[in-house]
Amino acid sequence: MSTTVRVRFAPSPTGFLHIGNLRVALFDYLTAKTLNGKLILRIEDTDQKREVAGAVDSLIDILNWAGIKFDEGPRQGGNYGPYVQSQRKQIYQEQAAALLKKGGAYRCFCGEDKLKTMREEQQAKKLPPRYDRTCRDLTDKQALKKVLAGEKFVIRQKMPLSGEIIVHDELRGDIKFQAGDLEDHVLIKSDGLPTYQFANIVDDHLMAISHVLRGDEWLSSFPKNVLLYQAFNWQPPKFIHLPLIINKDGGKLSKRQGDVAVEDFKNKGYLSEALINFIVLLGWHPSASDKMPREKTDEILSQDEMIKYFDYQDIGTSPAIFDVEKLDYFNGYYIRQMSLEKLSKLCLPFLGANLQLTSNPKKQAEDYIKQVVALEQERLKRLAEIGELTKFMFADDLEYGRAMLIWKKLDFVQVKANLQTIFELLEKIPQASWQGKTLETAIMNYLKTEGLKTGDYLWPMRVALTGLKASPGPFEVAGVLGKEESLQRINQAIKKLG
RNA sequence: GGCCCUAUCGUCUAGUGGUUAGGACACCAGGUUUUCAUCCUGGUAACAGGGGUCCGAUUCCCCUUAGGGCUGCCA
Repeated sequence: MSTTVRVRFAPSPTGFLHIGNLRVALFDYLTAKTLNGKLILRIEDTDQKREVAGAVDSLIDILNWAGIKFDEGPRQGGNYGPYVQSQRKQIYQEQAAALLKKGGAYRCFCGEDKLKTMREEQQAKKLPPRYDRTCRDLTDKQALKKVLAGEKFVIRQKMPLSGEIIVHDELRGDIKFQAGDLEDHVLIKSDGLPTYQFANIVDDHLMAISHVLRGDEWLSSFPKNVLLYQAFNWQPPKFIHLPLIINKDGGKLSKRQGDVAVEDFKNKGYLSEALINFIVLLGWHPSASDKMPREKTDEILSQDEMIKYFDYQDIGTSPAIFDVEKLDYFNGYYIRQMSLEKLSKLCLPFLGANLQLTSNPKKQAEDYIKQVVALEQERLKRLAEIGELTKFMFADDLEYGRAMLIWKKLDFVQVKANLQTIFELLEKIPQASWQGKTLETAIMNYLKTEGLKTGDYLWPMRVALTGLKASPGPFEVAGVLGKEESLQRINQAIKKLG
């Protein structure tokens, strides 16, 4: 009997989607896709203190942006709902009661203050900080009496006191733990809500999840999780613990060390294709698949290719450092591949300030913007750079020092003469055929027949048109700028030279 | 401190009991070129250390070292 593959992504709505979580979601998605399974979104919002308003919506939106679509979840529903844990309180209560009855858990009346001092004392004595199991041996009668008296309590999982627990991770194989090292951790908090450890396992079972992918920070609670499945007499899913993504210094990728929120990457102008392509390579590589053609040496992967080559068993186990330079490469690549239509639209939000630079309506028109974006397409690494890169195409006056106009060993007089030549050549070109290519042919032909050096003329021309040391070529720029403005800019440069 | 995980170029990684240890990013050099970018060609660069096992270990085992995670009524 083959069981249906069901994979879930279960984030906490604590404000933003962490880049590491995006990778978990991606691997969830790929696992579901490659195994013909379903992808489920479940919101784990059992910690009310950390909850952030609107976080669920932004979470789903950004996941959509990244191209990860769910089969079941809070928005689309499904047969295993509700998909938000705060709406499942009843379920956890019932399951906890059942576990209590089975003897797999017990009520604990020790207050938080008591636990805190207990921990401090243990640490002072260099003992492992652990709950001392005071309430574990309370009889049902004693416990009930306290409940009736209105005492607050939590429900703790009853761990075996000794023995070996062997758990199986799909990537690492068997991992051994001593039961004696395990704590009777809290399943139900005194506010009646479950902890992650409880809700997560209950939901995975009730939602018939077959594969659990999660960060390997969960490895240490893995034996407790397995024990809980055993206590319920449930069949555990397959567990795949993903290695962490770390920063350049080898530490945890946290908010302080730059951007970890997927939103931030989006706002800086990273394309979802690039981000996904980069991130899928953190811990997995297509060359591990025998399905990948041998002649493929690059790492550019479409979503279809990822699905074709992906196998969760090929995921590595060592942590990966997040290297933004490689991300930038992918982003530049995908920007270059993109249609101008699409790119121009994506760039628009980053061009607002430039449009303020001019009062010329022609320069604010959609068509002009598109041509300007085309000028920089092969140079763009992040969409947000488009503003700085294209200022010169919007400004009515350029600011630059006249020394910049000088090419190599030429002097001011020569450069001025050369610019005048260029001016005269351009002046002759009719408005109607004013295009980058035409200009190029005209000027290059002239320089060639006269036996002149291109740099002597083209460098000053380009600087006159852009005011920049580095920019697109003079012909393309002039083509987009139009005859009138091009001539005006060259004239300005000539004046600068005295 | 205890428990657990991890270890191939700077980074992401492929790989095998016998390989010139492969690719990608970055870097360097050259070419194309008016600059920058793109593009093309080439190059530098790695099996953490020590013990085993074995005819032979980067690969298997152990130890050390280093890094990371957990050790919450957070997830």
